[in-house]
Amino acid sequence: MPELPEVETTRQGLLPHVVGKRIRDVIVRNAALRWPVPADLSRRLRGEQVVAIRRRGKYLLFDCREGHLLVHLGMSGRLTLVPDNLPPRPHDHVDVRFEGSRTLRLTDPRRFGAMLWVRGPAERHALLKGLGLEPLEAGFTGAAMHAKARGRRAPVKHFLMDARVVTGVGNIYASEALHRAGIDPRRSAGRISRARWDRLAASVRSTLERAIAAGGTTLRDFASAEGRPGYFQQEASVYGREGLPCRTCGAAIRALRQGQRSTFYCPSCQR
DNA sequence: CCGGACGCCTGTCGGC
DNA sequence: TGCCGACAGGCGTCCG
Repeated sequence: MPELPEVETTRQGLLPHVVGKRIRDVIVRNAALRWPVPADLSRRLRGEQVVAIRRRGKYLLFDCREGHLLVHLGMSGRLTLVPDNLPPRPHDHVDVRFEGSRTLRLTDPRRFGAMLWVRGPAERHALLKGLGLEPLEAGFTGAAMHAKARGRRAPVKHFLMDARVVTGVGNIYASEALHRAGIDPRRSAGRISRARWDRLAASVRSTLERAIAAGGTTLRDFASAEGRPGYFQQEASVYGREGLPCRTCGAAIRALRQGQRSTFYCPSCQR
């Protein structure tokens, strides 16, 4: 589920309530996530103060004095702030209890998410080391993408979703950005001109920014830290709109499968 | 190195 | 009504 805009929405919702706060306790109800939640997580976190919350791609980093709490939301993960006394429901796997009466609760039905403790520089952690460009930072340009795509025969949609190239773009926003840029998702990444990469990089950026402004996309279970859904799905141009008219040209939106994932596009606007 | 498929896990939905 | 397969926002790993 959560792509960059949902993770960023979560981060922004947590900032005012978590930064500067001290952790009282951690309760792990189910450690069986994508990787096991470390058995000593509670011991590591107790008494730590969260000094900042950063995002790298779809990862969240809670910076503490002695290390970093690394969180990934997988397909169905959610981080919400709840009152201390709210009873856990099924799939509520971890509670991080802060001073005061707030608890940060990780909910994740499919358990593809992760919660890990990182010592030392977070960017050297195995999961973060190989990540590519941050699409909302200055280095993400058409020129950079054009250079990375040289010689690559993979479909551009797949290329956009490759975290080693650019991080944070998932299945929804790849389809949306390609529609905005007027590019066929099946086209080989290496056969896209520099001018079109300029357009596509700008589209990726503006699509993600608009989604963040809308509070992300809620298809089924995403909610912000405060428990509010996102509204970007109402603005979607192609995702989930098979058979409906393209908002630009009126042609029927089509769906296809690319490597086990569904892709939506307009056969008339996207070439 | 590259590209594609698989598997992890649970819930939901559509068709028969 | 019940069962079964397909599919869902991700991504590390394996294979050719």
